[in-house]
Amino acid sequence: MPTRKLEKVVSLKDIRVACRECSLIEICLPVGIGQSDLDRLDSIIDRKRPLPRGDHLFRIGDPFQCLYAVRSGSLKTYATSEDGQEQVMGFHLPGELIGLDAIAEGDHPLAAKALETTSICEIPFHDLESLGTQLPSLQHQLLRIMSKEIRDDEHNMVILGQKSAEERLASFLISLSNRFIRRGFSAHQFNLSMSRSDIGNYLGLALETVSRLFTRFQNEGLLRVDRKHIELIDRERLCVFSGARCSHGTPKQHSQHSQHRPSKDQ
Amino acid sequence: MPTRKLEKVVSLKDIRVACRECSLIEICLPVGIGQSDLDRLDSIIDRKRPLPRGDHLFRIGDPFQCLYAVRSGSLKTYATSEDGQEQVMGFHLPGELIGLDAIAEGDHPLAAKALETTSICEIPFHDLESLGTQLPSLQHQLLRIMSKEIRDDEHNMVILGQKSAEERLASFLISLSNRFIRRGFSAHQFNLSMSRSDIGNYLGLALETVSRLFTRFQNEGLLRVDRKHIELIDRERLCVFSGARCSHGTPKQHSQHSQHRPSKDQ
DNA sequence: TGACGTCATTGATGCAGGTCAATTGTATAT
DNA sequence: ATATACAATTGACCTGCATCAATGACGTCA
Repeated sequence: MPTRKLEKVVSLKDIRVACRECSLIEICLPVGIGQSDLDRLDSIIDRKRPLPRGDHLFRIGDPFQCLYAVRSGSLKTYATSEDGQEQVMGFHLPGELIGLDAIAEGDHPLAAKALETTSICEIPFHDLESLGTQLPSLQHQLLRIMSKEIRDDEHNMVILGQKSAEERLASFLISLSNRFIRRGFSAHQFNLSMSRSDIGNYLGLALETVSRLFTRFQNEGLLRVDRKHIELIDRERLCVFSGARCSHGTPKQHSQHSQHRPSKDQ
Repeated sequence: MPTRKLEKVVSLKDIRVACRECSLIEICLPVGIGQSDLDRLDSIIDRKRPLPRGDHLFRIGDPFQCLYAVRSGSLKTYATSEDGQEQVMGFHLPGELIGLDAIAEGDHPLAAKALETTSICEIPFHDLESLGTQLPSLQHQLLRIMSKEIRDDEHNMVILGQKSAEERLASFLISLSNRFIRRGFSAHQFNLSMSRSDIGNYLGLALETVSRLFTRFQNEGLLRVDRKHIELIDRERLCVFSGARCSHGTPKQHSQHSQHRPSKDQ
């Protein structure tokens, strides 16, 4: 639940919002779907009532029937190892598709749980697929989205594989910020809907480490933390801390390539 | 280059092997493609001459034109961070598809380099996609394969996120062994085509750690190592060490949960 | 308003595994 | 054979982060 830049009130009443009117359409299906086709897509989509915080959208091993698109709120997906402890695999914001990993085997390898009150579009996969055979551009979009997912997962592997705790948390915050931007929310202020423990788990860190880093970042003037609320004060420098080209994001394109050594410009 | 169980000689001469005659077809495209459709698929596939060890199939940023299927040999894919160091993202065996992460953005986010002499099927994506619009089962397969890739990446995140060095290497070996089994190779003996450094990088470990673990595993009678050659002596126990339900693979299901503390049984 | 549970913060301590370094083994070229 | 280059092993040391533990802050319910 980031702070809204524009007031886009989502009434809990009008569950029935057509895809063509949905403000998330360009995130959901970035390009290539015509208006008339959009109506056909809309016709197969089911919009359920909002999921309260803590409820599961699906659990591990549930049979795969539908893909889900987040309309508002947020969720986490997680696996559990045999000894019962969970591994958070991702956080999912409005406009994102969940369940792509279930297509292959016919059941969900992960569980999805609402981190706050969350509304969802339910997309029966069978219908989507047969609609896809009629609409090549939809089919193409689907492949693109899955490809993007793979790319994102690879990015996460880099973070888990070779970044320090500091770099991980910085990357995480920048990444969140970037995703909020795309959704029209503020890049510099947002609320974390997940706990420190979830963040730590997701980043492969202990929750204490996450907490310590937040205070460290705050002391260094990079951001301000108040409980769940985060304000990025020096996004620039946080990027440097994350040890990555923070490509997309705030419109600041001083063409500053050619200086890959961070060169402590702090 | 695992040791062959069945003698399936692949002559370097007959580059032209139809999909329908390819022994990898059930790995490449597990189910659902009819014989006649297979010929149509075959017609768009290009088979180049083998790639020598060390050569790149593609590099980071190369424009995306084709997917690639490994026919023989093996490759690694890797990213490089701004400071030039590489992160190995995966190792790719015969029957596996490479390049799925490039569909979304139109360029390859990773580089792919042959670990040994390797032959490849080149599949122009544009052709594949338009063939897909005519063959729903092909389309479906493509989605399944991508979904599987996502699931595998998630599995890797678990490994990098919360497993110990020992568990990581054990998981890696078991996973390799499982993949060899599917390809008709020996489950208990194989050659690693990648260096210790590649393995370490892939698993988020220092190469020294990998080396130490190999000797430790050997001392504990789990396996035998000779340079690149690995012989799994006690696959059973290696599974336990990996701390995971080693589902697919050799049939063994002692249900021994409830002892998550390693309890130094060494 | 107080009691309780959950989440977050902060401190103290220990260890797994990274880093540095030296040595050996293997492969290629000369 | 010898030289060169690189891959792998092994040892010694050190540090980043996990772990354990105590305390504080907040929300909820009676």
